[in-house]
Parts: sequence; structure tokens; C-alpha cells
Amino acid sequence: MLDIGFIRDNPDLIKEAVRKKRADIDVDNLLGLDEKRRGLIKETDTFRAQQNTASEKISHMAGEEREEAIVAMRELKERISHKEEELRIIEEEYTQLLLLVPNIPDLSVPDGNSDADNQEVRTYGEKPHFTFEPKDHITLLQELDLADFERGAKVSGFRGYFLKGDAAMLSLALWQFAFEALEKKGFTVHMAPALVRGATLVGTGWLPQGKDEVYKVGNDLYLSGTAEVSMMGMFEDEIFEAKDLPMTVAGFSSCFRSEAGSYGKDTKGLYRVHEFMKVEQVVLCQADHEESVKWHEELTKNAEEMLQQLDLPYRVVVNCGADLGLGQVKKYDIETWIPSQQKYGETHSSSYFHDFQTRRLNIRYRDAEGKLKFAHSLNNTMIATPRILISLLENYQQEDRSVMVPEVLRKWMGKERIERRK
RNA sequence: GGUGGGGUGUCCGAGCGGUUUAAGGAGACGGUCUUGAAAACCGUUAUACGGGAAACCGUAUCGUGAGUUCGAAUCUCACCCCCACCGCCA
Repeated sequence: MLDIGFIRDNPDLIKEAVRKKRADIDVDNLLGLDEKRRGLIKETDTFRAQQNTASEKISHMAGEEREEAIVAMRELKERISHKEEELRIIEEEYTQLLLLVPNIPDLSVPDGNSDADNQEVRTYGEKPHFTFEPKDHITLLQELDLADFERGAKVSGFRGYFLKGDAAMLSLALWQFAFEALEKKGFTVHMAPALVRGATLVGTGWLPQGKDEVYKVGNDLYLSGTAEVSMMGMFEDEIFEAKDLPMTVAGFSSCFRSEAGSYGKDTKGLYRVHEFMKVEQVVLCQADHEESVKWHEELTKNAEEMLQQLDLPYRVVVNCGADLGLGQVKKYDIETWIPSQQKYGETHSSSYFHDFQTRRLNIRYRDAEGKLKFAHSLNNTMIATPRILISLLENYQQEDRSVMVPEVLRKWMGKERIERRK
């Protein structure tokens, strides 16, 4: 959410942001409501001030005088409640609109209509050259008996899956590896809730506009699509001292996505599933653009280092305006090489928000002068399974049908090669 | 799921319809005193919104929302959360 004062003072900037993000919101309509709203606030406040003074006087009156004053106040009360009702209706509409105003993308964000317009920033690693016909991850999973999609669908429905044996072990190894790396970098790791309240999703910018994406499981309970939500919600309504920042945390959780709008996409395999697991990095820092940019690069680097240690080829792209979320100022996707498709697939997403989320969640800190400020927030994937297994299995496959285990994961796997059992 | 007790400012804690501009502590900050410190004493100590160039003024906020009333921290209803015990349970 942006500050209404800022929107009021910079309507053109906001309109340009709406255009660049291909968002759908009428800024002038919002500003009109804001003006009406302020007018009504002024009126109701004046009425209430009258009421307060009159009530105070009544407390010192007695007898007939008192009775007359009370009767007079009944009328005012009536007028107040009408005005308040008027204000309530305007305010509701106003709030709904305000929640849909996008954050302003950074100047370095390229213009574009879809992820096809994202721009490559850098690449890393050597794409593998196979001396044999490489298989796709689905074939590998089946041949090595590492997954069960039929039974997955039986239990969980469309896009359901079980990971078995070494694929399950590999997942655990990856999470451990990610946690260990983050601990070393000073992050505090958490097992985070996936079950979250609506307010937490609104606060992080997933609702209201993305309600088709999110599974609703209770009156006000949802299954979150990322641990970012609970890791941010953790700090809702809190006030930090400047010295507490930056706050670097990571959360591991199940993640749920309904994938509404992508029914026909990637229907096979592990690429697009309704339920996956992820270690997410989250940072709260002081409200300074340079500081945000610094941490953005840092979080991106953390994930890149992880891929480098796994020796997976990847590239970093900067997302275009239309591919940014409502609150995101700038986003890098890290895409890992998928040999069977001869292309990179998104495995990480690194973004910063300035105070868009913290304003909604009311996460503040006291700066050096003791002034309260909304902190800045950022997040990036550290590792997400099972999607990363696609690249891992495909890049590490051997001619003899086995799959090598990346060096760094062997201490958890207890083996250097995955082979079909028996 | 059941029963009972609670949610008040940075913290502890009183208040249970108008004298509350939320008592009283504690902490923090500033000052007096002191060679310095402690103690003692004095003072300051919220947030959001609206108006204003500013000083400042107004409004709201005692878990959340609705209601009763001229007037609600205080009364009524619903909900959320916390604590204790019982039941069930990974």
C-alpha cells in the first residue's frame, strides 16, 4: 500500500506505475473518493466535537435544563449517525481501491507485457553436453522409481504427487543444505506456518487481488503460497529499534497454489504443482532505497551461491513491469537450466517492496532521531522443491541411467549416485 | 469439544456510566544537587487521521466489531486471542 498523501501529490507517477505494471485501477476515481472522504471526516469530526462539549456540560446540569439539553442532543446524534454512515460507505470503497494501487516499479525495470519481455542480466555455468540422449525428469523419476504421480493424483487430485526414496532424501538434503548456508550468513531459520489469516495475506499484498490463487480452508484461514507471508506476518504491528535492523530470517514451509489461470500449463511432472516446499529468505531493513537495493543484490547472491555450489547452470533475469507483483519495486527471477526443454525455468524469485508490505502490516522502527518509520521488506527463494529436482536430476543424469548426487549433498544422502533399487 | 479466568499506555497495574485531560508504580530521557556516580527531588514520556505555513486545534484509539446512552475503558451482544483445568489426540 502506498501513502495516500504521496498518491495525492504524485498522481502522474502512480498512473505511470499502473501503466507499466499493466494494472487495472482508476487513480482519478480513488483521488475523487479521497476528497469526498476528507470532506466527510471534517464534518463528522466537527459534529463529534460539538457532541463532546455538550455532553460535558450536561454532566454539570440538573432538572429541566438537563432534560432539554438531552433532547437537543438526540437530534445531533441522529445527524452524526447519518454522516457516519455516509463516511463508512465511502471509506470502504476507498480502502478497497487503495489496496489495489500498485507500488512504483524502479526505473531500471524494463517495460513489457509478459514474462517474455524479461531481460537476461547474467548467466552462470556450463550447460551440460551429453554423449547420449538425455531424458526428461519425468522419465528419470519413473525409471529410478523416485515418484508416484498416479497415486499422487488418487490422493491429492490433479497435480498430486509422491516423492519416493532418494528423491525424498534429496529433498531433505536440499533443505538442510539451504538452512545451513543461511545460518552461516546470519539468518535465523524458522519452520514457518503455512496456515495464515486473511489479514496476513492482505498485508503481504497477496490479497485482495489474488484471491483465486490462494486456497481458503476456513472462515478466515488460508493456505499460504509461500513462507514469505507468515515470516512477514510474524512482525505485524511491531516496532523495532534501529539497531535491530536489518532483520534477516528464513522460513521453511509447505506452499500451496491453486494455479488458477494456468490449467493447461505444465500438466505433467514436478514443474507446476499445487503443493510444494520452500525455504524463503526474508529481510526487514531501514527505510532507505540504497539499503533495499543492497539487500536485494545480497538475497539474490545467496540463492546464486546455492546454485553454484550445486553446480547447476542458471541465468538471472530482471522482470518487466507487467511481470511484477502489486507491491514489488523490482524483481529478479533466477532460472535454472532444464536440458530436456533446452531452456531455463524459473526456480527463484527475488524482490523488494520498499514499505509497501510494512505499511499494510504496520511494521515500524524508530530511527536515529526517534521518529517512527515503516521498515523496508524483501524476500527471495533459497530453494524450492520439488521444482529444483527437475534441473538437478536432468543435469546430473548419466548414460548408465543413474544420477550423480551433487558433491555438497552427499553428506546427507550418504551416497554419491542414485540408482534404481534391485 | 467442555468449564473457568483474562486481554488497559514501553512494561506492571488501578478503574467498572459523566470529577479520567486513563490513578499509582517501574523503565527511559532531560534537569537540580554532586569532584564523579548513586540516592533524592523536579519535569518529560503514545499512535493514527483531519485541518493549518507554523504554533497549534479537532477527532479516534483501553483485544476486534456491532449495539444501548446526551455521554462507554466501564453496560449488552458477537467474534478473536491468551491462561488454567477436563476430554480427545500426532
